[in-house]
Amino acid sequence: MAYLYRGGFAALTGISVRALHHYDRCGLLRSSSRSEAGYRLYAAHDLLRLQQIVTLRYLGFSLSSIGEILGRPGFDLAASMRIQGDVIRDRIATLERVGQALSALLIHHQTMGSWDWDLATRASSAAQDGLAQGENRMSEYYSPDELAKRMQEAGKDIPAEEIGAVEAAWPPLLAEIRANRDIDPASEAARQLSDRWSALLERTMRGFQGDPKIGATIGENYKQGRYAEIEGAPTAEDFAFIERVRQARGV
Amino acid sequence: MAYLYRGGFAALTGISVRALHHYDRCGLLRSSSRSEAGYRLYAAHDLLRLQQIVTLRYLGFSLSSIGEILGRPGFDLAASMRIQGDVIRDRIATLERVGQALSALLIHHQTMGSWDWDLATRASSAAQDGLAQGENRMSEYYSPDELAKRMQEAGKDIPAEEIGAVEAAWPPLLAEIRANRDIDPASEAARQLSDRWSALLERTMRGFQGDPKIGATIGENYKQGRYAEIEGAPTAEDFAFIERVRQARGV
DNA sequence: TCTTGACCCTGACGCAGCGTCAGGGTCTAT
DNA sequence: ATAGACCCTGACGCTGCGTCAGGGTCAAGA
Repeated sequence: MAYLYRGGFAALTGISVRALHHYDRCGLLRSSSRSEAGYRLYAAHDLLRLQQIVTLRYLGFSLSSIGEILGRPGFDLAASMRIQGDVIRDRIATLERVGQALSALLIHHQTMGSWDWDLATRASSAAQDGLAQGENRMSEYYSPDELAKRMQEAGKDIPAEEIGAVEAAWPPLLAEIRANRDIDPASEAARQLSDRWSALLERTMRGFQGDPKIGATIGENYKQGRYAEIEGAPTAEDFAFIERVRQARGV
Repeated sequence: MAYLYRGGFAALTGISVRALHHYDRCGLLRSSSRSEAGYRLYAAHDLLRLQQIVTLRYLGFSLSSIGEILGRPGFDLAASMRIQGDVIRDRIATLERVGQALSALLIHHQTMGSWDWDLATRASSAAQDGLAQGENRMSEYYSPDELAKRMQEAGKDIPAEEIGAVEAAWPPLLAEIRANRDIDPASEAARQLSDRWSALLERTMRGFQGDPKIGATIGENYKQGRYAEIEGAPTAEDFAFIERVRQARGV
Protein backbone atom coordinates (compact mmCIF):
# COMPACT_ATOMS: atom_id res chain seq x y z
CA MET A 1 0.00 0.00 0.00
CA ALA A 2 1.75 3.04 -1.24
CA TYR A 3 -0.52 6.02 -1.63
CA LEU A 4 -4.23 6.09 -2.12
CA TYR A 5 -6.33 8.80 -3.64
CA ARG A 6 -9.00 10.22 -1.45
CA GLY A 7 -11.74 8.13 -3.02
CA GLY A 8 -10.00 4.84 -2.46
CA PHE A 9 -9.22 5.81 1.08
CA ALA A 10 -12.81 6.80 1.69
CA ALA A 11 -14.13 3.57 0.22
CA LEU A 12 -11.65 1.54 2.21
CA THR A 13 -12.68 2.94 5.52
CA GLY A 14 -16.29 3.87 4.97
CA ILE A 15 -15.60 7.47 5.91
CA SER A 16 -17.32 9.96 3.67
CA VAL A 17 -15.30 12.17 1.37
CA ARG A 18 -16.77 15.19 3.04
CA ALA A 19 -15.68 14.00 6.44
CA LEU A 20 -12.13 13.51 5.23
CA HIS A 21 -12.15 17.06 3.87
CA HIS A 22 -13.47 18.26 7.16
CA TYR A 23 -10.77 16.47 9.13
CA ASP A 24 -8.20 17.85 6.74
CA ARG A 25 -9.34 21.42 7.06
CA CYS A 26 -9.44 21.37 10.81
CA GLY A 27 -6.03 19.78 10.95
CA LEU A 28 -7.15 16.51 12.43
CA LEU A 29 -6.00 14.33 9.56
CA ARG A 30 -4.05 16.08 6.84
CA SER A 31 -3.34 13.78 3.92
CA SER A 32 0.30 12.94 4.22
CA SER A 33 1.03 14.38 0.81
CA ARG A 34 -0.55 15.91 -2.28
CA SER A 35 -0.23 15.20 -5.99
CA GLU A 36 0.95 18.00 -8.27
CA ALA A 37 -2.62 18.78 -9.16
CA GLY A 38 -3.48 19.14 -5.50
CA TYR A 39 -5.09 15.74 -5.05
CA ARG A 40 -4.90 14.34 -1.55
CA LEU A 41 -2.74 11.25 -1.19
CA TYR A 42 -3.09 9.05 1.86
CA ALA A 43 -0.45 6.65 3.12
CA ALA A 44 -0.69 3.64 5.33
CA HIS A 45 0.05 5.42 8.58
CA ASP A 46 -2.81 7.80 7.90
CA LEU A 47 -5.02 4.78 8.27
CA LEU A 48 -3.96 4.24 11.85
CA ARG A 49 -4.63 7.87 12.66
CA LEU A 50 -8.02 7.62 11.03
CA GLN A 51 -8.74 4.50 13.03
CA GLN A 52 -8.11 6.46 16.19
CA ILE A 53 -10.28 9.28 15.01
CA VAL A 54 -13.31 7.21 14.10
CA THR A 55 -13.06 5.06 17.18
CA LEU A 56 -12.82 8.03 19.49
CA ARG A 57 -15.69 9.70 17.69
CA TYR A 58 -17.75 6.56 17.98
CA LEU A 59 -17.09 6.65 21.67
CA GLY A 60 -18.36 10.21 21.86
CA PHE A 61 -15.27 12.39 21.89
CA SER A 62 -15.49 15.72 20.10
CA LEU A 63 -13.19 16.40 17.19
CA SER A 64 -11.33 19.02 19.14
CA SER A 65 -10.58 16.71 22.05
CA ILE A 66 -9.53 14.02 19.61
CA GLY A 67 -7.10 16.48 18.10
CA GLU A 68 -5.83 17.38 21.52
CA ILE A 69 -5.36 13.72 22.48
CA LEU A 70 -3.65 12.67 19.28
CA GLY A 71 -1.43 15.72 19.40
CA ARG A 72 0.03 15.09 22.82
CA PRO A 73 3.79 14.82 22.91
CA GLY A 74 4.07 11.30 24.27
CA PHE A 75 0.97 9.88 22.59
CA ASP A 76 1.06 6.08 22.70
CA LEU A 77 -1.14 4.26 20.23
CA ALA A 78 -1.27 0.99 22.11
CA ALA A 79 -2.08 2.71 25.41
CA SER A 80 -4.77 4.69 23.66
CA MET A 81 -6.35 1.53 22.32
CA ARG A 82 -6.37 -0.01 25.75
CA ILE A 83 -8.16 3.04 27.05
CA GLN A 84 -10.66 2.73 24.27
CA GLY A 85 -11.29 -0.79 25.46
CA ASP A 86 -12.06 0.60 28.91
CA VAL A 87 -14.42 3.18 27.50
CA ILE A 88 -16.18 0.46 25.56
CA ARG A 89 -16.66 -1.62 28.68
CA ASP A 90 -18.01 1.46 30.42
CA ARG A 91 -20.45 2.14 27.63
CA ILE A 92 -21.68 -1.41 27.77
CA ALA A 93 -22.21 -1.13 31.50
CA THR A 94 -24.22 2.05 30.98
CA LEU A 95 -26.35 0.41 28.32
CA GLU A 96 -27.00 -2.46 30.68
CA ARG A 97 -28.05 -0.07 33.42
CA VAL A 98 -30.51 1.61 31.09
CA GLY A 99 -31.80 -1.76 29.99
CA GLN A 100 -32.30 -2.76 33.58
CA ALA A 101 -34.14 0.41 34.44
CA LEU A 102 -36.39 -0.17 31.46
CA SER A 103 -37.03 -3.75 32.44
CA ALA A 104 -37.84 -2.77 35.97
CA LEU A 105 -40.35 -0.25 34.71
CA LEU A 106 -41.85 -2.73 32.31
CA ILE A 107 -42.04 -5.58 34.79
CA HIS A 108 -43.69 -3.35 37.31
CA HIS A 109 -46.26 -2.42 34.73
CA GLN A 110 -46.85 -6.00 33.76
CA THR A 111 -47.30 -7.10 37.32
CA MET A 112 -48.96 -4.10 38.90
CA GLY A 113 -50.92 -2.97 35.90
CA SER A 114 -49.97 0.67 36.19
CA TRP A 115 -46.91 2.72 35.43
CA ASP A 116 -44.74 3.69 38.31
CA TRP A 117 -43.54 7.29 38.30
CA ASP A 118 -40.49 6.63 40.34
CA LEU A 119 -39.32 3.82 38.11
CA ALA A 120 -40.02 6.00 35.09
CA THR A 121 -37.86 8.72 36.60
CA ARG A 122 -35.09 6.24 37.20
CA ALA A 123 -35.28 4.99 33.64
CA SER A 124 -35.13 8.41 32.14
CA SER A 125 -32.30 9.56 34.35
CA ALA A 126 -30.36 6.44 33.47
CA ALA A 127 -30.67 7.28 29.79
CA GLN A 128 -29.91 10.91 30.51
CA ASP A 129 -26.74 9.90 32.31
CA GLY A 130 -25.76 7.88 29.30
CA LEU A 131 -26.25 10.85 27.04
CA ALA A 132 -24.23 13.11 29.29
CA GLN A 133 -21.49 10.53 29.49
CA GLY A 134 -21.01 10.76 25.75
CA GLU A 135 -20.77 14.50 25.66
CA ASN A 136 -18.52 15.86 28.34
CA ARG A 137 -16.47 14.27 31.06
CA MET A 138 -14.62 12.25 28.45
CA SER A 139 -11.27 13.73 29.25
CA GLU A 140 -11.14 11.72 32.45
CA TYR A 141 -10.38 8.64 30.48
CA TYR A 142 -7.46 10.30 28.82
CA SER A 143 -6.24 12.19 31.85
CA PRO A 144 -2.49 12.11 32.32
CA ASP A 145 -2.61 9.76 35.30
CA GLU A 146 -4.95 7.40 33.51
CA LEU A 147 -2.49 7.31 30.66
CA ALA A 148 0.43 6.76 32.95
CA LYS A 149 -1.44 3.92 34.61
CA ARG A 150 -2.12 2.36 31.25
CA MET A 151 1.45 2.55 30.11
CA GLN A 152 2.74 1.11 33.32
CA GLU A 153 0.18 -1.63 33.05
CA ALA A 154 1.22 -2.52 29.54
CA GLY A 155 4.83 -2.69 30.67
CA LYS A 156 3.91 -4.72 33.72
CA ASP A 157 1.69 -7.20 31.98
CA ILE A 158 4.22 -8.08 29.38
CA PRO A 159 7.81 -7.00 29.80
CA ALA A 160 9.47 -5.81 26.63
CA GLU A 161 11.77 -8.78 26.29
CA GLU A 162 8.86 -11.16 26.55
CA ILE A 163 7.10 -9.33 23.74
CA GLY A 164 10.22 -9.51 21.65
CA ALA A 165 10.67 -13.19 22.37
CA VAL A 166 7.08 -14.00 21.46
CA GLU A 167 7.33 -11.96 18.29
CA ALA A 168 10.51 -13.71 17.33
CA ALA A 169 9.15 -17.16 18.04
CA TRP A 170 6.03 -17.09 15.86
CA PRO A 171 7.45 -16.73 12.36
CA PRO A 172 9.83 -19.69 12.53
CA LEU A 173 7.18 -21.86 14.13
CA LEU A 174 4.65 -20.99 11.46
CA ALA A 175 7.22 -21.57 8.73
CA GLU A 176 8.02 -24.95 10.14
CA ILE A 177 4.38 -25.89 10.40
CA ARG A 178 3.76 -24.87 6.85
CA ALA A 179 6.68 -26.92 5.66
CA ASN A 180 5.44 -29.96 7.55
CA ARG A 181 1.73 -29.70 7.17
CA ASP A 182 1.49 -33.04 5.42
CA ILE A 183 3.37 -35.21 7.85
CA ASP A 184 1.63 -37.85 9.89
CA PRO A 185 -0.37 -36.07 12.64
CA ALA A 186 0.49 -38.91 14.97
CA SER A 187 4.24 -38.61 14.45
CA GLU A 188 6.62 -37.39 17.08
CA ALA A 189 7.56 -34.33 14.97
CA ALA A 190 3.94 -33.32 14.67
CA ARG A 191 3.47 -33.72 18.37
CA GLN A 192 6.41 -31.45 19.07
CA LEU A 193 5.09 -28.79 16.72
CA SER A 194 1.74 -28.92 18.45
CA ASP A 195 3.39 -28.55 21.83
CA ARG A 196 5.38 -25.55 20.70
CA TRP A 197 2.21 -24.04 19.28
CA SER A 198 0.27 -24.47 22.51
CA ALA A 199 3.05 -23.07 24.62
CA LEU A 200 3.55 -20.05 22.40
CA LEU A 201 -0.16 -19.39 22.18
CA GLU A 202 -0.35 -19.49 25.92
CA ARG A 203 2.53 -17.06 26.21
CA THR A 204 0.93 -14.79 23.66
CA MET A 205 -2.45 -14.68 25.29
CA ARG A 206 -1.19 -14.68 28.84
CA GLY A 207 -2.47 -11.80 30.85
CA PHE A 208 -3.93 -10.16 27.84
CA GLN A 209 -6.51 -7.49 28.62
CA GLY A 210 -7.78 -9.46 31.53
CA ASP A 211 -10.66 -10.69 29.43
CA PRO A 212 -10.32 -14.31 28.37
CA LYS A 213 -13.52 -14.13 26.31
CA ILE A 214 -11.96 -11.66 23.91
CA GLY A 215 -8.92 -13.82 23.45
CA ALA A 216 -11.10 -16.81 22.69
CA THR A 217 -13.18 -14.94 20.15
CA ILE A 218 -10.14 -13.66 18.38
CA GLY A 219 -8.75 -17.17 18.28
CA GLU A 220 -12.01 -18.26 16.66
CA ASN A 221 -11.65 -15.57 14.05
CA TYR A 222 -8.17 -16.70 13.16
CA LYS A 223 -9.35 -20.27 13.01
CA GLN A 224 -12.01 -19.41 10.50
CA GLY A 225 -9.42 -17.78 8.31
CA ARG A 226 -10.88 -14.29 8.61
CA TYR A 227 -7.46 -12.74 8.85
CA ALA A 228 -6.08 -14.70 5.93
CA GLU A 229 -4.63 -11.72 4.11
CA ILE A 230 -2.65 -10.55 7.08
CA GLU A 231 1.00 -11.20 6.60
CA GLY A 232 2.52 -13.40 9.18
CA ALA A 233 -0.76 -14.39 10.75
CA PRO A 234 -1.64 -18.01 11.39
CA THR A 235 -4.02 -19.30 8.73
CA ALA A 236 -6.94 -21.67 8.88
CA GLU A 237 -4.67 -24.39 7.49
CA ASP A 238 -2.23 -23.95 10.35
CA PHE A 239 -5.07 -24.33 12.80
CA ALA A 240 -6.34 -27.34 10.92
CA PHE A 241 -2.96 -29.01 11.17
CA ILE A 242 -2.78 -28.44 14.89
CA GLU A 243 -6.31 -29.69 15.23
CA ARG A 244 -5.40 -32.91 13.39
CA VAL A 245 -2.45 -33.48 15.65
CA ARG A 246 -4.58 -33.00 18.72
CA GLN A 247 -7.20 -35.40 17.47
CA ALA A 248 -4.53 -37.96 16.63
CA ARG A 249 -3.53 -37.70 20.25
CA GLY A 250 -7.05 -38.24 21.30
CA VAL A 251 -7.37 -35.01 23.21
CA MET B 1 -47.62 14.07 42.21
CA ALA B 2 -49.94 16.62 40.79
CA TYR B 3 -48.25 19.26 38.73
CA LEU B 4 -44.66 20.28 38.71
CA TYR B 5 -43.15 23.52 37.58
CA ARG B 6 -40.61 23.30 34.87
CA GLY B 7 -37.68 23.55 37.25
CA GLY B 8 -38.80 20.73 39.46
CA PHE B 9 -39.43 18.60 36.46
CA ALA B 10 -36.04 19.37 35.04
CA ALA B 11 -34.30 18.61 38.31
CA LEU B 12 -36.26 15.39 38.67
CA THR B 13 -35.21 14.03 35.35
CA GLY B 14 -31.87 15.65 34.75
CA ILE B 15 -33.07 17.18 31.52
CA SER B 16 -31.97 20.76 31.04
CA VAL B 17 -34.49 23.54 31.08
CA ARG B 18 -33.42 24.55 27.63
CA ALA B 19 -34.04 21.05 26.30
CA LEU B 20 -37.53 21.05 27.76
CA HIS B 21 -38.21 24.36 26.04
CA HIS B 22 -36.86 22.91 22.87
CA TYR B 23 -39.06 19.84 23.05
CA ASP B 24 -42.00 22.06 23.82
CA ARG B 25 -41.45 24.34 20.87
CA CYS B 26 -41.07 21.54 18.39
CA GLY B 27 -44.13 19.82 19.73
CA LEU B 28 -42.36 16.79 21.10
CA LEU B 29 -43.37 17.33 24.70
CA ARG B 30 -45.78 20.15 25.36
CA SER B 31 -46.32 20.68 29.03
CA SER B 32 -49.72 19.30 29.72
CA SER B 33 -50.93 22.65 30.97
CA ARG B 34 -49.91 26.18 31.79
CA SER B 35 -50.43 28.38 34.80
CA GLU B 36 -52.23 31.70 34.35
CA ALA B 37 -48.93 33.48 34.10
CA GLY B 38 -47.81 31.17 31.32
CA TYR B 39 -45.64 28.90 33.44
CA ARG B 40 -45.31 25.36 32.14
CA LEU B 41 -46.88 22.72 34.35
CA TYR B 42 -45.93 19.10 33.94
CA ALA B 43 -48.05 16.17 35.06
CA ALA B 44 -47.14 12.61 35.83
CA HIS B 45 -47.90 11.22 32.41
CA ASP B 46 -45.54 13.76 30.88
CA LEU B 47 -42.84 11.90 32.73
CA LEU B 48 -43.54 8.72 30.81
CA ARG B 49 -43.41 10.58 27.56
CA LEU B 50 -40.16 12.21 28.56
CA GLN B 51 -38.78 8.82 29.49
CA GLN B 52 -39.50 7.64 25.98
CA ILE B 53 -37.91 10.72 24.51
CA VAL B 54 -34.65 10.56 26.42
CA THR B 55 -34.32 6.83 26.00
CA LEU B 56 -34.88 7.00 22.28
CA ARG B 57 -32.48 9.92 22.02
CA TYR B 58 -29.90 8.02 24.01
CA LEU B 59 -30.29 5.21 21.52
CA GLY B 60 -29.63 7.58 18.65
CA PHE B 61 -33.02 8.47 17.27
CA SER B 62 -33.51 11.97 15.95
CA LEU B 63 -36.10 14.19 17.56
CA SER B 64 -38.23 14.13 14.46
CA SER B 65 -38.35 10.35 14.29
CA ILE B 66 -39.11 10.24 17.99
CA GLY B 67 -42.02 12.57 17.34
CA GLU B 68 -43.16 10.38 14.51
CA ILE B 69 -42.95 7.23 16.61
CA LEU B 70 -44.69 8.64 19.67
CA GLY B 71 -47.37 10.15 17.48
CA ARG B 72 -48.43 6.97 15.78
CA PRO B 73 -52.08 6.09 16.18
CA GLY B 74 -51.64 2.74 17.88
CA PHE B 75 -48.53 3.60 19.85
CA ASP B 76 -47.97 1.03 22.58
CA LEU B 77 -45.69 2.04 25.42
CA ALA B 78 -44.87 -1.46 26.58
CA ALA B 79 -44.09 -2.64 23.06
CA SER B 80 -41.91 0.40 22.57
CA MET B 81 -39.93 -0.40 25.69
CA ARG B 82 -39.39 -3.95 24.56
CA ILE B 83 -38.05 -2.62 21.28
CA GLN B 84 -35.75 -0.33 23.19
CA GLY B 85 -34.44 -3.40 24.95
CA ASP B 86 -33.66 -4.91 21.57
CA VAL B 87 -31.89 -1.81 20.42
CA ILE B 88 -29.84 -1.83 23.60
CA ARG B 89 -28.79 -5.42 23.02
CA ASP B 90 -27.85 -4.48 19.48
CA ARG B 91 -25.79 -1.55 20.66
CA ILE B 92 -23.96 -3.75 23.10
CA ALA B 93 -23.21 -6.24 20.35
CA THR B 94 -21.81 -3.45 18.20
CA LEU B 95 -19.65 -2.18 21.02
CA GLU B 96 -18.34 -5.68 21.53
CA ARG B 97 -17.51 -5.99 17.85
CA VAL B 98 -15.56 -2.76 17.96
CA GLY B 99 -13.80 -3.90 21.09
CA GLN B 100 -12.88 -7.14 19.40
CA ALA B 101 -11.54 -5.41 16.33
CA LEU B 102 -9.46 -3.20 18.58
CA SER B 103 -8.15 -6.15 20.53
CA ALA B 104 -7.25 -8.01 17.38
CA LEU B 105 -5.31 -5.01 16.15
CA LEU B 106 -3.59 -4.60 19.47
CA ILE B 107 -2.75 -8.27 19.91
CA HIS B 108 -1.30 -8.42 16.46
CA HIS B 109 0.87 -5.47 17.28
CA GLN B 110 1.97 -6.98 20.53
CA THR B 111 2.83 -10.28 18.93
CA MET B 112 4.08 -9.24 15.52
CA GLY B 113 5.61 -5.96 16.53
CA SER B 114 4.10 -3.98 13.71
CA TRP B 115 0.70 -2.57 12.95
CA ASP B 116 -1.38 -4.42 10.46
CA TRP B 117 -3.18 -2.26 7.93
CA ASP B 118 -5.92 -4.69 7.28
CA LEU B 119 -6.77 -5.06 10.94
CA ALA B 120 -6.63 -1.28 11.28
CA THR B 121 -9.11 -0.99 8.44
CA ARG B 122 -11.40 -3.49 10.09
CA ALA B 123 -11.24 -1.64 13.37
CA SER B 124 -12.08 1.68 11.84
CA SER B 125 -14.89 0.31 9.73
CA ALA B 126 -16.33 -1.39 12.78
CA ALA B 127 -16.43 1.93 14.60
CA GLN B 128 -17.74 3.64 11.49
CA ASP B 129 -20.56 1.10 11.28
CA GLY B 130 -21.39 1.83 14.86
CA LEU B 131 -21.59 5.53 14.14
CA ALA B 132 -23.80 4.99 11.12
CA GLN B 133 -26.04 2.69 13.12
CA GLY B 134 -26.83 5.51 15.48
CA GLU B 135 -27.75 7.95 12.78
CA ASN B 136 -29.96 6.47 10.16
CA ARG B 137 -31.48 3.05 9.65
CA MET B 138 -33.16 3.39 13.02
CA SER B 139 -36.64 3.18 11.65
CA GLU B 140 -36.17 -0.51 11.02
CA TYR B 141 -36.56 -1.15 14.67
CA TYR B 142 -39.83 0.67 14.76
CA SER B 143 -41.12 -0.56 11.42
CA PRO B 144 -44.77 -1.60 11.43
CA ASP B 145 -44.01 -5.30 11.17
CA GLU B 146 -41.46 -5.12 13.94
CA LEU B 147 -44.07 -3.49 16.09
CA ALA B 148 -46.69 -6.03 15.15
CA LYS B 149 -44.24 -8.79 16.01
CA ARG B 150 -43.59 -7.20 19.38
CA MET B 151 -47.20 -6.85 20.23
CA GLN B 152 -47.96 -10.39 19.22
CA GLU B 153 -45.02 -11.54 21.25
CA ALA B 154 -46.20 -9.71 24.31
CA GLY B 155 -49.61 -11.23 23.86
CA LYS B 156 -48.18 -14.66 23.25
CA ASP B 157 -45.74 -14.64 26.10
CA ILE B 158 -48.28 -13.65 28.62
CA PRO B 159 -51.95 -13.80 27.69
CA ALA B 160 -54.01 -10.91 28.94
CA GLU B 161 -55.88 -12.96 31.54
CA GLU B 162 -52.64 -14.25 32.97
CA ILE B 163 -51.40 -10.69 33.35
CA GLY B 164 -54.62 -9.73 35.01
CA ALA B 165 -54.49 -12.73 37.30
CA VAL B 166 -50.91 -12.01 38.32
CA GLU B 167 -51.69 -8.38 38.92
CA ALA B 168 -54.64 -9.29 41.00
CA ALA B 169 -52.76 -11.86 43.04
CA TRP B 170 -49.90 -9.71 44.30
CA PRO B 171 -51.66 -7.10 46.44
CA PRO B 172 -53.59 -9.54 48.64
CA LEU B 173 -50.53 -11.72 49.06
CA LEU B 174 -48.39 -8.76 50.09
CA ALA B 175 -51.10 -7.54 52.43
CA GLU B 176 -51.30 -10.93 54.06
CA ILE B 177 -47.54 -11.17 54.40
CA ARG B 178 -47.38 -7.77 56.02
CA ALA B 179 -50.07 -8.71 58.44
CA ASN B 180 -48.28 -11.90 59.39
CA ARG B 181 -44.67 -10.87 59.27
CA ASP B 182 -44.13 -11.72 62.88
CA ILE B 183 -45.50 -15.25 62.96
CA ASP B 184 -43.25 -18.19 63.47
CA PRO B 185 -41.30 -18.77 60.26
CA ALA B 186 -41.54 -22.48 60.84
CA SER B 187 -45.31 -22.47 61.16
CA GLU B 188 -47.60 -23.97 58.59
CA ALA B 189 -49.13 -20.57 57.77
CA ALA B 190 -45.71 -19.12 57.06
CA ARG B 191 -44.88 -22.03 54.85
CA GLN B 192 -48.04 -21.52 52.85
CA LEU B 193 -47.32 -17.85 52.38
CA SER B 194 -43.84 -18.67 51.17
CA ASP B 195 -45.19 -21.19 48.72
CA ARG B 196 -47.69 -18.72 47.34
CA TRP B 197 -44.90 -16.17 47.01
CA SER B 198 -42.64 -18.54 45.10
CA ALA B 199 -45.37 -19.64 42.77
CA LEU B 200 -46.50 -16.12 42.03
CA LEU B 201 -42.95 -14.94 41.52
CA GLU B 202 -42.39 -17.75 39.08
CA ARG B 203 -45.56 -16.85 37.22
CA THR B 204 -44.53 -13.20 37.16
CA MET B 205 -41.08 -13.80 35.82
CA ARG B 206 -41.99 -16.65 33.52
CA GLY B 207 -40.96 -16.06 29.96
CA PHE B 208 -40.03 -12.51 30.71
CA GLN B 209 -37.78 -10.90 28.15
CA GLY B 210 -35.99 -14.14 27.56
CA ASP B 211 -33.17 -12.91 29.71
CA PRO B 212 -33.08 -14.52 33.14
CA LYS B 213 -30.13 -12.36 34.20
CA ILE B 214 -32.23 -9.23 34.07
CA GLY B 215 -34.94 -10.80 36.14
CA ALA B 216 -32.41 -11.83 38.75
CA THR B 217 -30.84 -8.40 38.92
CA ILE B 218 -34.19 -6.74 39.33
CA GLY B 219 -35.04 -9.20 42.06
CA GLU B 220 -31.84 -8.22 43.80
CA ASN B 221 -32.79 -4.57 43.57
CA TYR B 222 -36.13 -5.21 45.19
CA LYS B 223 -34.49 -7.27 47.86
CA GLN B 224 -32.18 -4.43 48.76
CA GLY B 225 -35.15 -2.14 49.12
CA ARG B 226 -34.19 0.15 46.29
CA TYR B 227 -37.77 0.43 45.17
CA ALA B 228 -39.09 1.07 48.63
CA GLU B 229 -41.07 4.16 47.72
CA ILE B 230 -42.97 2.43 44.97
CA GLU B 231 -46.53 1.81 45.92
CA GLY B 232 -47.50 -1.80 45.93
CA ALA B 233 -44.00 -3.08 45.42
CA PRO B 234 -42.59 -5.78 47.64
CA THR B 235 -40.29 -4.30 50.25
CA ALA B 236 -37.08 -5.51 51.77
CA GLU B 237 -39.07 -6.60 54.82
CA ASP B 238 -41.29 -8.80 52.71
CA PHE B 239 -38.23 -10.43 51.22
CA ALA B 240 -36.72 -10.82 54.65
CA PHE B 241 -39.80 -12.63 55.88
CA ILE B 242 -39.74 -15.03 52.97
CA GLU B 243 -36.07 -15.56 53.53
CA ARG B 244 -36.66 -16.45 57.17
CA VAL B 245 -39.32 -18.97 56.23
CA ARG B 246 -37.01 -20.58 53.72
CA GLN B 247 -34.22 -20.81 56.22
CA ALA B 248 -36.54 -22.30 58.79
CA ARG B 249 -37.26 -24.97 56.24
CA GLY B 250 -33.61 -25.54 55.74
CA VAL B 251 -33.54 -24.74 52.05
C1' DT C 1 -6.82 15.74 -31.17
C1' DC C 2 -10.90 16.35 -29.05
C1' DT C 3 -14.35 14.77 -26.10
C1' DT C 4 -16.45 12.11 -22.49
C1' DG C 5 -16.92 10.45 -17.97
C1' DA C 6 -14.96 9.57 -13.75
C1' DC C 7 -12.39 11.41 -10.67
C1' DC C 8 -10.58 15.56 -7.75
C1' DC C 9 -10.62 20.50 -5.74
C1' DT C 10 -12.43 24.74 -2.98
C1' DG C 11 -16.03 27.67 -1.08
C1' DA C 12 -20.54 28.42 0.89
C1' DC C 13 -24.94 27.46 2.80
C1' DG C 14 -27.99 24.31 5.55
C1' DC C 15 -29.36 21.42 9.42
C1' DA C 16 -30.08 19.28 14.26
C1' DG C 17 -29.97 19.95 19.08
C1' DC C 18 -29.39 22.30 22.07
C1' DG C 19 -26.03 26.19 25.22
C1' DT C 20 -25.98 30.77 26.23
C1' DC C 21 -26.95 35.45 26.76
C1' DA C 22 -30.40 39.44 26.74
C1' DG C 23 -34.46 41.61 28.21
C1' DG C 24 -38.24 41.16 30.92
C1' DG C 25 -42.48 39.23 33.89
C1' DT C 26 -44.10 36.58 38.60
C1' DC C 27 -44.29 34.93 43.26
C1' DT C 28 -43.29 34.56 48.03
C1' DA C 29 -41.11 36.36 52.05
C1' DT C 30 -39.66 39.59 54.88
C1' DA D 1 -42.07 47.38 48.57
C1' DT D 2 -38.07 45.26 47.60
C1' DA D 3 -35.24 41.22 47.22
C1' DG D 4 -34.28 36.76 45.43
C1' DA D 5 -35.72 32.89 43.23
C1' DC D 6 -38.30 31.39 39.96
C1' DC D 7 -40.50 31.69 35.03
C1' DC D 8 -41.07 33.46 29.98
C1' DT D 9 -39.73 34.45 24.89
C1' DG D 10 -36.54 35.63 21.23
C1' DA D 11 -32.11 35.35 18.97
C1' DC D 12 -27.47 34.13 18.02
C1' DG D 13 -23.64 30.52 18.43
C1' DC D 14 -21.60 26.01 18.10
C1' DT D 15 -20.34 21.18 16.16
C1' DG D 16 -19.96 17.89 12.39
C1' DC D 17 -20.75 17.14 8.75
C1' DG D 18 -24.51 16.78 4.03
C1' DT D 19 -25.30 19.05 -0.05
C1' DC D 20 -25.08 21.87 -3.90
C1' DA D 21 -22.35 25.13 -7.06
C1' DG D 22 -18.59 26.14 -9.96
C1' DG D 23 -14.63 24.44 -11.78
C1' DG D 24 -9.81 21.63 -12.72
C1' DT D 25 -7.57 16.60 -14.11
C1' DC D 26 -6.81 12.52 -16.31
C1' DA D 27 -7.16 8.17 -18.92
C1' DA D 28 -9.64 6.22 -22.66
C1' DG D 29 -12.05 6.08 -26.75
C1' DA D 30 -13.75 8.35 -31.32
